Amino acid sequence: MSESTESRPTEREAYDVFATQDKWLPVWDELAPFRSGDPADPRPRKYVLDMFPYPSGDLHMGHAEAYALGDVVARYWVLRGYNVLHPIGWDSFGLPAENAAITRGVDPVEWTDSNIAVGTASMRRYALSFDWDRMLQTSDPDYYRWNQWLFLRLFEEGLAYRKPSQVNWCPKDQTVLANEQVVGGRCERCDTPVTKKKLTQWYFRITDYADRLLDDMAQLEGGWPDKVLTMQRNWIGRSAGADVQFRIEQRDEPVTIYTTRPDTLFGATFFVVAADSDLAAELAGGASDEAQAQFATYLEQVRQTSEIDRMSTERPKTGVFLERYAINPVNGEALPIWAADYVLADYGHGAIMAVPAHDQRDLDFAGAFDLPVRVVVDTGEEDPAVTGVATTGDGLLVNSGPLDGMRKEQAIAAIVARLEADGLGRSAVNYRLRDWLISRQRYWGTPIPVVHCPSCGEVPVPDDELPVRLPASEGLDLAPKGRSPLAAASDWVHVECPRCGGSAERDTDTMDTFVDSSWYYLRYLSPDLATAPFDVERAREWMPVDQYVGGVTHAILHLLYSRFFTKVLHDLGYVDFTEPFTRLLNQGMVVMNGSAMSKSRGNLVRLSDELGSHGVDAVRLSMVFAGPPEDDIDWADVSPTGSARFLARAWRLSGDVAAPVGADPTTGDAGLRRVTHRAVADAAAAVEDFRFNVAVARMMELVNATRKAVDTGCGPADPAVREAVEAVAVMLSLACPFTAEEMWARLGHRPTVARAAWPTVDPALLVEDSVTCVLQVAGKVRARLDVAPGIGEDELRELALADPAVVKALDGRGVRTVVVRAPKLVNVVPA
RNA sequence: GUCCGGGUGGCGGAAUAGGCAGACGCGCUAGCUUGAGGUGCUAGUGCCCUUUAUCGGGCGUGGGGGUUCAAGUCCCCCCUCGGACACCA
Repeated sequence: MSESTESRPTEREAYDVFATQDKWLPVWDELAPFRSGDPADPRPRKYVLDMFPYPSGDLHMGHAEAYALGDVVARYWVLRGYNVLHPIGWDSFGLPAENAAITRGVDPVEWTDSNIAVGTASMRRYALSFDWDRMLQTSDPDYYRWNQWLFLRLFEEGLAYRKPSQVNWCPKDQTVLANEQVVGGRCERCDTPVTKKKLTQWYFRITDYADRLLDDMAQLEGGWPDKVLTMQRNWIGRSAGADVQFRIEQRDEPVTIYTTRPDTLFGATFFVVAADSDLAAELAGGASDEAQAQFATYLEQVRQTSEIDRMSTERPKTGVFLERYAINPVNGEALPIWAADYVLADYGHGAIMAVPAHDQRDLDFAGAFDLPVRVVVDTGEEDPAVTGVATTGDGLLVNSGPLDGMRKEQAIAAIVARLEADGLGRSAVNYRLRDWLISRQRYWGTPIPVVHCPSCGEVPVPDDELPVRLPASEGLDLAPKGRSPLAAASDWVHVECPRCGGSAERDTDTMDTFVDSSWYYLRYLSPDLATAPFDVERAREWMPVDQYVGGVTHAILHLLYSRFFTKVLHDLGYVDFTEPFTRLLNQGMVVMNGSAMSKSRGNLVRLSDELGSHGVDAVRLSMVFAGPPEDDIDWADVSPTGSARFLARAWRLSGDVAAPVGADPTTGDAGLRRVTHRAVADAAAAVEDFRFNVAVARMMELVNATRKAVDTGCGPADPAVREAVEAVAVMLSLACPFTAEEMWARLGHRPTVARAAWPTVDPALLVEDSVTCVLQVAGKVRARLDVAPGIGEDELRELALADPAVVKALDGRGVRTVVVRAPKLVNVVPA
């Protein structure tokens, strides 16, 4: 092969991608251009954050995309003269390590550490601009001790508490799941249908922050994708309505219901309680034996129903009559009380008034059990009892006593005022958001720093005894069996009560790993600090994060929890801001032939293979150029060889430059200079707007124009060529650091291009010396004219009307109007 | 069902503020280079009609209507694809 190369002396110099990679990596290690720790650094600060990965071993295509995009942003701000903090770490607690331990008997610590070593090496090879000095991992006791410390602060504030409740249970993983981790009725992690189980668990009181989590989104408007804000809003699900008290026959205490439509109170024809609520059981207790038996059967049936079946839309309404009656407070009517599973025990008060005419679910239920339907809002639509479609719009109140003739909003205000005056109700707000369940019955997580003492109850572990370290996994059976494996480490479990000194037991649950990731961005600021989770002063300097980059998969969970933690820390006085992430970019996924890559589907593309055949820069460039960053990339549609071809073309230019270093560009070819400065300005605007693919297109245009200038224009010795190629090198360094560095060196500069300055744009060169003016007749382009950019309207009108093509298109017709938009366009409208 | 996004060549995608639709790239075609292949270089490439090329003309951003001198862009209706939520009273 080398023989044939020698036999062809005309062969152009070949760009050796892999030699270039080997050449520059050690140089960068030496220079550490992205170290950001110097407090005396006078540059303005920017915090660019990539979501940290789970250490699953080698990086995959998804990582390659996400980190390539984040790197463009981070490197761009460095070139713009900012002191950029761009850290990375490892979200290293979680199930895969534990599963590896169970199936292969390896120590989770060793498994995790070796994966981190592989992953870190892989990131370095991928030339990411991280500040390696700040790397952290959440499974490190020096990290998780601060999870425990933060837990204790929440505990002190009453924001961490334990309660028994029906929880989501994954029968396969044998652990509880937060609501957020149940996706379509299945375990987010293993896809097993989720069941319910009654357990006493730790919660964080995130519902206390529901309003602020909602209202503070105003700060994020414009900085976060609307889609994510909408998803968070829906998740929190604030609804405004009223609580209304109903007296129950043969019961002393009234029952409160929640409704968003108190205006329809006169339309209530029955009453429903959640079948699995305590209230249902109690009410059933007062019914006949037959009804009690029916209720018991029904309740059993409801408990058997899986989450997935529950969620099926087409499911017919079911329920049983409890032979009891609730009294409508506004008209004294006795409403039959039913138990049904379409009413949820843990939303509102677990009981509702049913207004079938104006609520579809109530109407469906009424239809199934032949219950009456009474219209109380005349919307002009057909009778719901006939159509089977509930009317929910605005209209005039009827059959509603004092409310008759009012419109919806007016009626709501009137009835709420009246209920309040009578002490029977008040306006109320409800949320879909539930408290955050953080207990997990697993080994590989942060131990909850609480001791259970028979005489003192829940006793927090004192701060100076942190961290509560995980016991060694050796000798423990980690296989899931419904309670934490930690419970089997009896030496570890049995401790003295920190308060009374009596014998007590540690809490054996570990924390949800989302706790770890809710504040890691703060730990990066002072990763080695031994006295606090983070340095308050550093946080004042660097936070909030200017740019967060990560997958939309975390649109709800991680971002909501991080926002919650930030607000708690704010209230405790540790930070002076209320939102952690100012701007958010959600990149899409990398798929193959239209579907997510997976081994079983057989469409897995290995990153290491792609890097091996095309080189790091070509893969990174392909990721950045493929399309808008938030869209999915189908790897089948991208051409890494095309990227490699472009890089070789750019690289070749750096060998053609004949003007010396420092040659005065202002003496160079004005045409090429205009192209250069236009490209630099456009690329900058595109990067700042996340239109990275467009920025790359501008770089390609500049390369093409420079090639042309060298070959058939001003020639290689023109200083404008040097200016252009230097601009290419600097801009290219955002996505293709190896090629850019090599070009920079061939241009006669010292490393590293990563710390060069983004080229300064001369505004004078952004003004074209002539503009193509489009001449239209009746809106159709008939001619083009080169005109001076400053041409006057009148002059341009004259020119246009005199143009032969315009005259021809007018075809003798007169002119009605002429629209002149100098210097770009003239539209002649014929009579 | 509800709420969000989308629909532009063979493909990925461009298109400040309503002003040349299809930048840039992939692919493809032809030519040069090559022993051959790839690479590289040059030219072409929305569709249709017309013409020996030329010159020219028409149509075109999911469909239909509207506003405007001018619409991918604004308004109304419809179709369609994707995502999120999914009995939250």
